[in-house]
Amino acid sequence: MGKDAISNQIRNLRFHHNEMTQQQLADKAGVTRQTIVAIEKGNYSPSLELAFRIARVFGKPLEEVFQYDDKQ
Amino acid sequence: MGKDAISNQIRNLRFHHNEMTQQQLADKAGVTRQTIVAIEKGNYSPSLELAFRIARVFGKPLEEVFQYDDKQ
DNA sequence: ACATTATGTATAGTTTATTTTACATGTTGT
DNA sequence: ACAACATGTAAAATAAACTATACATAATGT
Repeated sequence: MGKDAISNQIRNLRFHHNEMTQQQLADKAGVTRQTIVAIEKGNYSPSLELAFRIARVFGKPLEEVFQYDDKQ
Repeated sequence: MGKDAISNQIRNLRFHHNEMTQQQLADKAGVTRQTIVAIEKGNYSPSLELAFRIARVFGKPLEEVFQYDDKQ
């Protein structure tokens, strides 16, 4: 829906995880590399299901990977 | 994306919150009642942004409202 | 008996997420 | 200099989320 309300730590987490590449993350999450690029760059935010899968790849709770930036 | 991988506690939470109605939740979350109905019934799962907004209405962390059911 | 409210269902239309394909760039190793 | 790899960008196509409208039903109160 929105544009920039949601931020994420994907890039940081990739490097803290065996220097995981975009393609590797895409494979483990079951999506295309383009999807990872778009989310990582903030072009759009993922579906809830994909957000859960990405968080699960990193073994982190969802809210440590994705943050909702309150714009009051 | 998926169909039934994600479950939620919306219905329970509505009743634990002042008997909040679907319409009231929809208004507070900034969506249509149809969207709440569809999510509550599991027709589809919300976007990550909407999931955050709904959780915020109930004052709960996202993962207390939505659960990812591991299908291994 | 009637009006009101909350919910469920359905369908068509719009917007956003995701895929597919393709090309460009900088880096690394040989 | 060349190949291989990681990343960024872009555009067209498909799928999924979301809106708008409308109708049906059961429950509640007057």
